Amino acid sequence: MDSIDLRLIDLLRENARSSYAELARKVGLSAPAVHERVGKLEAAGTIRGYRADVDHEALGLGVTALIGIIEDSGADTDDVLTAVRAMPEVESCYFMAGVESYQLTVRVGTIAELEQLIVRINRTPGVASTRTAIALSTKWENRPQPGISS
Amino acid sequence: MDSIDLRLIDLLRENARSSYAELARKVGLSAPAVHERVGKLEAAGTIRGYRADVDHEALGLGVTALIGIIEDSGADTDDVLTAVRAMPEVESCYFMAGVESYQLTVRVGTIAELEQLIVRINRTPGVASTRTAIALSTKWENRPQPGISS
DNA sequence: TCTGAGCTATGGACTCCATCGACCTACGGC
DNA sequence: GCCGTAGGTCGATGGAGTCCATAGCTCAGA
Repeated sequence: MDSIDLRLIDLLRENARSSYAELARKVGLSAPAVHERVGKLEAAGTIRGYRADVDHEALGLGVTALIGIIEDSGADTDDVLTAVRAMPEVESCYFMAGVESYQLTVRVGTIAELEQLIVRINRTPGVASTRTAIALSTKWENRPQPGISS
Repeated sequence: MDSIDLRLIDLLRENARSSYAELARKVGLSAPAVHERVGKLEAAGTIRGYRADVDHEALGLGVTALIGIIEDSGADTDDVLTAVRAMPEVESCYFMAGVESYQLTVRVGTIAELEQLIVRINRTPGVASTRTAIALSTKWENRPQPGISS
């Protein structure tokens, strides 16, 4: 993990479909060398995968909301997690410090669907209550933080 | 935007480095046809880009937190936004309904750095107060929600 | 019903890339 | 000093990306 690796990661976070040849030109190595480095980063789990970044509105998922979950005292936290995991609308899930055990990012098409989703989460065994905040607009998301690849 | 487009988007959300030839095999078209479809999706802004999904801990960014910002009454909301945008630690930024105008996802290396970041945000003109919640663990993030590409 | 326009797929051709193997160099341990 | 290893370059080749000409399909209008 040297500065060239960091630079490769930066470049792939910027455009994951860059060709190895292009990456090689930018970091000043040969294509096979870059190929091997990227392969090692993938094998080590430093690079977990490559995702297309889509316009959710264009796909009919224009409503984004953040939902905090407060669990029942004595609830089995794994049950809640399993139930939430089965809901495809839940894009991200963090286990939090504080009163709200989980913080979810959810993505749905309409406010009505959001309402149904909240009801479903509240009905889940182990969930005491939820707190929902709706995003009016997304200023930016998943902005890559550049590594210090001097 | 038909079911083949949706399927292409799903496949690229799963693995953005798939070759056109591979995508073509999976959707039952020729590679040039897929190439043109993906190009149109990019031009239309439906596909915004392709990002490597990295292990933040391996890059020394093991601390994730969610920060809500309450603005001063009468603050120029654009000033706050501009200041926050200039902070590379802020990975995502939503403009919210409710008391907290902005909700941020931030990524830093240590709790000490988080503290410094919170101080910096609180010092920003227009910011009345902040509320920070620390993620103890990330269950999942940016999970692609499959389109209904029957 | 026939016709022409426009869209989108296919197949071929050419260029460029991915990837493998062979070899070269720097470095650390014996 | 010698050898083993890690990590690089170079060259070759098979396959992919991409441009282009062409063929079907849909639909509007005579």
